[in-house]
Amino acid sequence: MSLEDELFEQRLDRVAEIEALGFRPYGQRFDFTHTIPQILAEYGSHGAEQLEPKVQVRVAGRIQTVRRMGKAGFIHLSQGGERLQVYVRKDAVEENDFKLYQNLDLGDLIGVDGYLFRTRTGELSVHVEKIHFLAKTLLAMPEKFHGLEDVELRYRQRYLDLIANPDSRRVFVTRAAIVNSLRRQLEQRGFIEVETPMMQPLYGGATAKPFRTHHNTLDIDLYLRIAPELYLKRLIVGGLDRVYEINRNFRNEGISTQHNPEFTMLEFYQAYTDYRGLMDLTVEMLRQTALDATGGTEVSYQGERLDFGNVRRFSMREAVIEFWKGGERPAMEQVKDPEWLLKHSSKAVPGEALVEIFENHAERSLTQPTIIYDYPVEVSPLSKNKPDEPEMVERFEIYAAGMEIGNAYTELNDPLEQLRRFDLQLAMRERGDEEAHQMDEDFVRALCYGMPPTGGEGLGIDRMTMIFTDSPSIRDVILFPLLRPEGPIGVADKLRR
RNA sequence: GGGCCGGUAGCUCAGUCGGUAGAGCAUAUGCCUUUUAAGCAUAGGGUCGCGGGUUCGAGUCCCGCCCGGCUCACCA
Repeated sequence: MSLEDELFEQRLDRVAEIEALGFRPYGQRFDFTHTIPQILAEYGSHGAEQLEPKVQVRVAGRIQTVRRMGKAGFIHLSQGGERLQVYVRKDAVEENDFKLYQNLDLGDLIGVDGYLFRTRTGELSVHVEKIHFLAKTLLAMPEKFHGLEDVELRYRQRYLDLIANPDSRRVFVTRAAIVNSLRRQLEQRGFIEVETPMMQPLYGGATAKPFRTHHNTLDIDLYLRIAPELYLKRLIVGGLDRVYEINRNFRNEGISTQHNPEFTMLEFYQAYTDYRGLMDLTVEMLRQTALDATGGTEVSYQGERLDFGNVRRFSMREAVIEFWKGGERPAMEQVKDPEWLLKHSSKAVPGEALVEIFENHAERSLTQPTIIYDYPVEVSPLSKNKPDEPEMVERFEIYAAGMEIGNAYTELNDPLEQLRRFDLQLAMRERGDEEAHQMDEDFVRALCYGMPPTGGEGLGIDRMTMIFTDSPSIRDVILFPLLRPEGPIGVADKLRR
């Protein structure tokens, strides 16, 4: 018999023993007096004399380590990412409780009643008077010292990762703090949270390949949304002047350390402002989110210090000049000159050429949080033109750690111009560009009812979380990143035996 | 999709030139009433990712495939 089978059998036998002792192996409600983090916060600095008179506690946790010494032993219970030692001795508990203690395995969930004390080495511990059994583990826990290191196992069995690696838990707690911070900041400014379709008959709001699905009763093909944008702007038309949505987008494209097929975006739209207004808002929101997530505005990411208290701003053309790599730095007249742009790029259109040159020269240099503004119209089908320079649009992106973490613009609200942009996209589609926008006539109809001047923005929650948790891969900040299916697992057969 | 790296006990990892598959943790048994990566003794535990090939002999060399990581391309 393999070790794993042997262990499984042993533990199934132990379930029976636990029952024979009068305990339920998959127990009942447990009304604790404290969580482990609460005990550590409240009594962590109390000396032995301060624990008199006795402080009675009732706590639950998962068994992380056991050190048995004959008629006594120490157990570390873990809960909420922290651990508390409990001390069981034969003469302090009932006979059945001691027998139960002797049958405990690493990973079992138990509760204890007892009083707090300091051990000889000074560790705050619970002197156990009663043990409660809450749930049995049948499988072996990861190694106590190294934790679970195999990244594939960490992603596939995130529950084990969370049990074994406190740092992993911390990442997802911080992620929740980030989302919470953004929600609070938006709510304080009068935004309301909405939910728009994730299954859409037409996809739009971004340039990306979609996932397809099918509804049987209606017998229609649908797309998983690549962005909520066009629905959120319909709501602006409808007079919901400040809306936001935090949820998943789906893009049927590559997977990398910065891309997961489903990812979380915050999109928000504010009527009567423009991209300049959004820049100021964004700078403040990033500062506050950094503060809420990490406790400071300076964030350490992969050895670099990123200062979210000081977000730089460059126009795209300025950035090309500022971060020019190799050779002589160009002048502003050159960066504005269509012929110069085409000469320095593989693209056939000046606007696309500018973007390519920007990406080649500047993008990777944008380690510090930076706003890049004023984009060419060709790459921005939904943004409003600059009044004095119609080939450019009022748009900016936010970069940090060399990644794009946000995208914002003054929304195009002229239905005639929007129709023209859709027609341009259709022409690109006919030339074979799968990612070009589809025509969304209902959206154009909505604009025909009048949409107020509006600023809209999207922030990538996963990438922000990477930065604020110092995580090198997007998979480290997504609880269950997409992986290929793993094949036979074998637990069902073992349980049936 | 291309390139590079990896997959050996439940976990963390060694494995030399191709010659009987190892350690620590974990598990089992015994001893141990303030230990803390507890300790001591004994024992069990392997589809070396999968399938071919070369060879007297393959964890090791060759080919194909699967899974994962990094990276380039694409993308946010």
